[in-house]
Amino acid sequence: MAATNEDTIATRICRILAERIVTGELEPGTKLRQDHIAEEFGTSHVPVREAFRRLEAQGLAVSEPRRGVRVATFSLEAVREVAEMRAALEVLALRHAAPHLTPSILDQAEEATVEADRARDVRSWEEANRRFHRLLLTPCGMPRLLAAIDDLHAVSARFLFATWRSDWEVRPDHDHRAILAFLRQGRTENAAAVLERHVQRIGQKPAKNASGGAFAIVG
Amino acid sequence: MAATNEDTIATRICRILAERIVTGELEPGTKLRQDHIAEEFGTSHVPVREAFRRLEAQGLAVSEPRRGVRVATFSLEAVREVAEMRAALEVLALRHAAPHLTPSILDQAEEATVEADRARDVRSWEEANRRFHRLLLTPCGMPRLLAAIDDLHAVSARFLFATWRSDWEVRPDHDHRAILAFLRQGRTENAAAVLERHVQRIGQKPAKNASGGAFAIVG
DNA sequence: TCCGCCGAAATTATAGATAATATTGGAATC
DNA sequence: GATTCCAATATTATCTATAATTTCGGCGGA
Repeated sequence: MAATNEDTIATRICRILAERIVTGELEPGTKLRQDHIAEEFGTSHVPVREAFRRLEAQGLAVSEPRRGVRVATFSLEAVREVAEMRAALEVLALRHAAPHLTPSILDQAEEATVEADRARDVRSWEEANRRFHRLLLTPCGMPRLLAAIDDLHAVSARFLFATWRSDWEVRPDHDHRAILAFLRQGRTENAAAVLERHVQRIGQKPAKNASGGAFAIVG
Repeated sequence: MAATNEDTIATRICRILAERIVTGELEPGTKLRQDHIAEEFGTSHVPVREAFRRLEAQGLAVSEPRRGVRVATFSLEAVREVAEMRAALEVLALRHAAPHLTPSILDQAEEATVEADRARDVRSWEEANRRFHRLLLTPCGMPRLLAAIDDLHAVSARFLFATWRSDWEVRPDHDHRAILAFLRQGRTENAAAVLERHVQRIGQKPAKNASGGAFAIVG
């Protein structure tokens, strides 16, 4: 059994809606109508409302009382804000995780990097990239910090998918490799510095891919 | 009319419960029973459940599916974690806010410091302290960052109230004054450095007040 | 005396129904 | 022809009721 037994209905609805918002299937500003969603999932609207509250907390939806819930919009400024928050928090997490990083973990992170470089589409690149970050940060043992970073990752991924809808080009990720190299040498501060720059690249204008007003998102 | 017209019932319940949890009126681990709370507020349990979801997101309550919601417990480790997150995020906010700080704002922050030094009880000290931080950080213009800091502040305040239940001694806050002095000179990085140390004092053992296993919380 | 089992009570989670509010379209007026 | 007002509609926020799950007490057996 894998898909059927999700803890609570609200949890499942929240997860699925979050995925739709992040991947761009639900566009910014779209109205989320509780009765329609309830009907789609074959439930009443009560769990739907609970799911809304969670999406709101994650910054994926905004709710105006008596006027409904909408998919959150995002500006270039919001992208930068999230990038800076991620940079600050991931550096903090890495500093605490570094002492607990084993060669095995670093090897797995390297595998994730290789997989990201081989990715043929945004979706699989994002998954590998996220795995890389998670592998390095989880050993910090700070659950609240990790949860906050996860939420920011979701928002970042949203920007990522919005920018690179279909055209995705493979680029080897030098930052990831540099971070791993420093960590293998025990040079945590150097690794943290690279990570900080790396994450802040989110929201920067692309170097060459200047078609339209699109902006590049990595990290 | 001030108290009657709160946007939505769920919002009001959430705010009041949050206050009770933060001040310690509701102790860690206490079961939050939706029907009882609904009865107290004269509503059904549906808005209560929505309030629970928000409290959960703020880290003030934890919910186990089908087993109810409890006031979140906190360990010394959790205190340190929140302190470090606050340090990282407040430094980030201060760096962005610094260019927009006016003499008027700095004067108001100084007033808040004076007021904190004069505070006769924890409650009013906390309020003045929070105002100090908010005044300096709000001009950064990063709403998501400020919201995250606010949530962390609430959790910090919880630890604060839990530690200093009744015995509160006045101590002039040198850190706040140093931060203001640096900001007046335009030395943002020095101010940020002091702020970082300052916030991280949360969760450190007290210097002299070593009665029982209590730990000091400031910030 | 201690352990496990069973049943009643309490509590959560969901469904269906109702009241209040916002939105939309059209008609009347300027 | 444009604008404002009003009624019909759609949607949200809430309440009441029902089903399912957990907890807690006592009871019997080892």
